[in-house]
Amino acid sequence: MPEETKKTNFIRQIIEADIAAGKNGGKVRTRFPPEPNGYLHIGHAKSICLNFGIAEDYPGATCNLRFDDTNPEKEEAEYVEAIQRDVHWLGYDWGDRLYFASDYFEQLYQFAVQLIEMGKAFVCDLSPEEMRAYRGTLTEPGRESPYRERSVAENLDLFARMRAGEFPDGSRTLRARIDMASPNLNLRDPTIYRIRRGLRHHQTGEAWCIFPMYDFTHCLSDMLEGITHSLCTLEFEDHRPLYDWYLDTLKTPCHPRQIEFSRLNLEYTVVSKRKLTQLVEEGIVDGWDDPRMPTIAGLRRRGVTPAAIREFADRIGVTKSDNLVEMGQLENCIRDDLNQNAPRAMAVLRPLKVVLTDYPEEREEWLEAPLHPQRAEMGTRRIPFSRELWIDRNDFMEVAPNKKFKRLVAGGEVRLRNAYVIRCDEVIRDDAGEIVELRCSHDPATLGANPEGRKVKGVIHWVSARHAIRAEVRLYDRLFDHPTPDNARDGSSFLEHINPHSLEVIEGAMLEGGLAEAEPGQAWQFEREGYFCRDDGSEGLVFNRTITLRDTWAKIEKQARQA
RNA sequence: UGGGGCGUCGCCAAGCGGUAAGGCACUGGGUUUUGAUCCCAGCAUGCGUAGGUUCGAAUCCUGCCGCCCCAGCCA
Repeated sequence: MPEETKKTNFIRQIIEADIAAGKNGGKVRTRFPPEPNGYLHIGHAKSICLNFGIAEDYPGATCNLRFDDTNPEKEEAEYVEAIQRDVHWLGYDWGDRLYFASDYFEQLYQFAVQLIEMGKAFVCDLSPEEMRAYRGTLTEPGRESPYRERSVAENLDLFARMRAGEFPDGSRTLRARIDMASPNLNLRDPTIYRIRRGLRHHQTGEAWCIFPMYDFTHCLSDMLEGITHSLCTLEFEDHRPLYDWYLDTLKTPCHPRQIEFSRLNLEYTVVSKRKLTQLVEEGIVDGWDDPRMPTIAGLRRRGVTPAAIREFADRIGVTKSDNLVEMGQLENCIRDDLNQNAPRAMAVLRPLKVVLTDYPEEREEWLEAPLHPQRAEMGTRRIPFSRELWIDRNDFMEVAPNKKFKRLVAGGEVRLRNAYVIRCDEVIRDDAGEIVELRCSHDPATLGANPEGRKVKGVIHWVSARHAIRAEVRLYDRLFDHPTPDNARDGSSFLEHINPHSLEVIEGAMLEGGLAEAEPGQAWQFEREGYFCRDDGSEGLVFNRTITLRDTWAKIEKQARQA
């Protein structure tokens, strides 16, 4: 990475200061700790790039992948698989450091026993409702549980019997004995273990019927893995005193530092797991990998590249401020990457026939065109030219709407990209008055040369009708029509802000022949249209539009309409 | 009204007491067989606000205002 573009943020500064001070023996160890209860999304990508990015950039630093799987009610093995696939796809590798919090269940149990022995934890028989009542409120202190003074021996016995499955769900918990009057609610004797019997955990099966809570599990898992910097989002700031309390009380050999940063908010999207699940379950989208989803799997299927996502993460930075990032920011990263790397091809989305009356019926020419206008090393492709062609309906208007219009008009000339200049001599209509064909003539002197004595401003794309291949093309737009669908000022539900035009399917697009062999996931630029990639998983030839090209003309038109 | 955070250009974000980086967006201009790309130029006398400290403040101090998070046996 060139020095002038070196990533920096307040977390990296802390890490650099720690390295300079010789803390943690100079080691840097981070972790990415998803709960396997859904698919990873763009917000996770920010955290992945932060944690794994740090591991990449500091000598000897590592980043673990750890599944925070302490709640079997919500978790599934399917998600464990998907998450690993997505992190790998983003280009990161955890080597042999794949962990599960559930790997530590026995050790965590022993830590809990230790807490009991120290008089720092007790078995509580309060029901969930009672516990809530005892907790107090934001402004009033809580009351101590009547079970708080149980003897160590009784607590030990009861806790062992909780583990043995003697008590029903919800009947008892193990709680830390801290301070019911703390202004920080997290310290009002928080729950350490709850009972959940008869569940099958995706990793531990039926070995356990008590499960440790996040706060207890996370700090100790970090400690056991020798994590130095435990990065999480802002809502856990209030949990840090508890994170520290467990480690301090248990006098652990090391004490990771928790640092919080703000989560990503992206315009025109939702990222909460509950809402994404709802979109999938209610059939509003096709699945977790629907190209309109903000999931990693959706972005991948859409044709977004790992490089674009990583660049996006770099550009948005890492801070503690609440933020709402414009969609344009992501889109720009996608365009930048694809513009540089996607080979070009021509594809006509809304075909209109052009017949070159002065071009012999049987003749065909194979023209050479660069695969990339700025990168000659990518080579060239050969494209057939013949009497009958397809052009896009949007590239023809019988009469120019204004002086800026530079596409084809009746009686006018236009350049066919990579080929000749043609003139429209006649417009053919069907009985309904619909334009069905253009009769044109071509100027043979304009292949690879400018026309003599006149300027032809417009360039349009085309394909040879005889050689074209037919494909389905799916045009995607944002899923929501409101910048903050989950938080609209009028109290409406995010479901009321679904964009009804988020998907347009074009059945009969006409493509350059070479696209028949397109590999799923390989990005192409369809010149003057946008970036596309073949859909993974569809029968036949189906292309997804990743993103349009920047469209200055559309902007001019819009401004003209508003004026 | 308790506790924890955050407020620098439309959006993101540098800045860490020496006189407001950068990206995106936007506006003008140039190149171009993609209205793409690329190139050039412009875009915060101002850092939520009011005071204070200082030769000097976005940076330090105090008050005020605004926004976010917390009362799961979720993470």
